Amino acid sequence: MGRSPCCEKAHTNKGAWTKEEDDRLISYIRAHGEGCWRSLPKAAGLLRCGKSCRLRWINYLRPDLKRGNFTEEEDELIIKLHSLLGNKWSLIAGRLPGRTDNEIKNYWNTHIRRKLLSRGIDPATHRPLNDSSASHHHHNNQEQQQQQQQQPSSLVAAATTTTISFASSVSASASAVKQEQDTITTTTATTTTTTSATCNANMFGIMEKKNKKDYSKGSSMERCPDLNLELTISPPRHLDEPDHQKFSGIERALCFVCSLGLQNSKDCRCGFDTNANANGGTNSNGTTTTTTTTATGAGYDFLGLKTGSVWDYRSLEMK
DNA sequence: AAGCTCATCAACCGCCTCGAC
DNA sequence: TGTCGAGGCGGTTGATGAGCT
Repeated sequence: MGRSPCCEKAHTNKGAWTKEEDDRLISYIRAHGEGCWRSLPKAAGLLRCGKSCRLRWINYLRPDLKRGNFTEEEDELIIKLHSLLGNKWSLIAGRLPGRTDNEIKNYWNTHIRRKLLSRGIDPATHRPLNDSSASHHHHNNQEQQQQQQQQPSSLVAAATTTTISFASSVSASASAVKQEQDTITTTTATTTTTTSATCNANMFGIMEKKNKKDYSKGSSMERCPDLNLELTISPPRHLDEPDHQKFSGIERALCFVCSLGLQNSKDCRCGFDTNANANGGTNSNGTTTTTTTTATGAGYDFLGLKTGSVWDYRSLEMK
């Protein structure tokens, strides 16, 4: 019992799209919008499979696509996102405005893989190629997590913490912030060479439901074994951890609106005060901390990338 | 100039998930 | 609760062009 074909294959064109087909598809979508891909070909007078139309539109014809070479910043962002998400190309694409999953996937396979290899980094694990521990890292995962948890609180206190909050799914056209807001909390230990990221349940705000399932299976654990992706539900850290009270005002989670740099918006849910939260501060140890918000101005995003501008909210839109 | 190899990327295929019924 | 259809995703393929011999 095979699956019924998605379209009538006998009367559909395959292969490269012609200019005329492109024009037909563009004009149809301009007139009627996206949606119902199965019936679109017939309605648009195209001898194509609905999936093919969708792919052509998403990967090539969409007006908001950014054409041209990837920038160095995009490269680094892709690498970081890949280390976090693995081959979740659509999720990675969701963080890169104007780029498609297919484009990023191709770019990864043709450029970035080689780039990482030339740096001596395994593109699959993001670990040094000669890192013998990488192969059995998976087995030592629990042990490592325990070690991380046993870190002295002084080390934790010296860590630079980034807390960013954003909606899991935001319509590019909608100005209203969704009820559901998710929080990503990444903690980068500044006193060690390793980076540990503590991601609470809201980590999955950048993932769709099905990917939560994938990650619960541990696929990401194998790729990024130093990431603790276990699901936990807890109050905001600055509320229940003494160490973090020292950073109150710096570490507080930003609502999605504030993360876009719109602190004074009526949609703000966190009451972020720009004046009280300058970009950075000094903790009790005298260590300078950097507030890695996405407010306007230079800063660092939750991936540790330098940002000079407001997040493009389109990048947060899930496809 | 011809032939070959390699890189690139658009497009396809099959599977999965989700919502409707 | 199970089935079905549609949309979406990731892996793979194949056409094309560039570079080299």
